Amino acid sequence: MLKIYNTAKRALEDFKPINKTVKIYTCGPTVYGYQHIGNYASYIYWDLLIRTLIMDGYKVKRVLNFTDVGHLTSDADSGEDKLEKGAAREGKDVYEIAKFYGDDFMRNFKALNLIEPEIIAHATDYVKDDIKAVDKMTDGGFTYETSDGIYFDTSKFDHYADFAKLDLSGLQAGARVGFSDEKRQVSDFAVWKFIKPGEKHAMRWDYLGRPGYPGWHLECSTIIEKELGGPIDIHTGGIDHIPVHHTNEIAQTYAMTGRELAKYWLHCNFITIDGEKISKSLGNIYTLDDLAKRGFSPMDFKMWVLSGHYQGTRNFTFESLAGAKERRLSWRNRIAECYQNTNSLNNKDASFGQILDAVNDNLNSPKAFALIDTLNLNLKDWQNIDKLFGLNLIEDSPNLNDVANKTILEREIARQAKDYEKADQIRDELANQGITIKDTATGPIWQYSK
RNA sequence: GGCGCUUUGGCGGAGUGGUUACGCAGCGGUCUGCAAAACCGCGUACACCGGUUCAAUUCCGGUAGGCGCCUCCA
Repeated sequence: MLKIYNTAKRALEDFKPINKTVKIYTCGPTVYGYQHIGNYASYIYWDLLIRTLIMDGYKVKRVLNFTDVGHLTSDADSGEDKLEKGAAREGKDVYEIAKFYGDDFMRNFKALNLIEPEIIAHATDYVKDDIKAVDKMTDGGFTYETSDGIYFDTSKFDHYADFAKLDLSGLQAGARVGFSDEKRQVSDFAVWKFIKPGEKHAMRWDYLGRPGYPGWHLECSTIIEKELGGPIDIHTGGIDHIPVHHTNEIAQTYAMTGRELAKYWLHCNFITIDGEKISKSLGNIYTLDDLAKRGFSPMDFKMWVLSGHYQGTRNFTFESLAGAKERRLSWRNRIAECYQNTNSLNNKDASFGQILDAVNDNLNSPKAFALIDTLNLNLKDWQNIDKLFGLNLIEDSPNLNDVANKTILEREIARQAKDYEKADQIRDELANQGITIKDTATGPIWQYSK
């Protein structure tokens, strides 16, 4: 039985699916630039959720969105758009930019061996649905028009503040000057933005007889209704989405359908790098390619991510990443041990159940990892561990018995004859092939050197 | 100002009202042609103050520190 922490209730709950197929939505990347390791950490956590559900016997249908509609930058009042900015920088049009970074994201997604969602939804494919959604919300009296767009009137939704436990009066007091202009409440947000004459915006759609584009929060509500049909079982995202994005999604879906959006909400915490948030201004952004340049594979990074809990603050350092890498190598060498020890293959009391139990306890992967370290595991266990964590342990640990054993025997004969020069030469040759020979009390064995 | 997270040994990181995981790194030993591995052992970790208790790292209260979001960053 899976237990998960539901942000909506602020409590640990038993997971009970609405229907046989578990419907899941994950807020995806904004495809105007490279995703950094913090972004990928979240997808690794959600991959563990998916894999756990599968191991528990559930069928899963999952949607991941790509935010490829241009949206305004947060730090500029110029109306310049991140996607447009990227396009200008690279001399490409906005659709090429979105395609390029979307492809890069999927390349890394595969390198991390993350299970691909059943549906990847590009926001630009749902603008017609966005427009229908705005109409519906307007019909219900949830919106009002200003000079720059259609806004959601958050005072029309009684439970607006509940999800994030917002103090709306506090928001009011802390609001920045010039922030509210024509908005009725500080918390009101755009569901549709108008493009003013002369304003540059390559992505534009006609609505109400003038050009515009959908508000950022709308795509998630729209895509969920169209592709999954709410209410869905699980909605995932980063903790930064709680106060604004997810709060607004819930409000929109209520305005459109009169019911809740999702039953369980899971949020992962952020990772910091050397104790500080990941940000461009601090210059501490790493991509997976950056890690590869320093000798760490995507799987090493995944190992590091899963050695911590998704709700905890994680601090990334190369020292701790090196520890994770070593731990993974030692696991692979235990698989090598299985290949060389036929007894372990026949071990009938598989221990995997304990590991799955740990993960079913709110995705406690660090606890599961400790069990993996200490339990006596057979090859079947390792296969299940790979299914659960997707660490490619078996794939990266080929059975080298055929290659190694013959050579090892050759070396043993030389050793017995005290021809150490030849024995060492054979050992060096194998070392070049990534195989390390170790002379144990019960005879020589082979291991992976990296 | 509001919301939230967090503080465990060199680095990570679980967990528990009493016997203190686990990994990486380090040190010592056994073994060994050498090397490595393996195995054994070691370091007296639970921010601080107070309370409850026979007993607190674990519960309660407070203090201090760190971090994140509230700005279209997971």
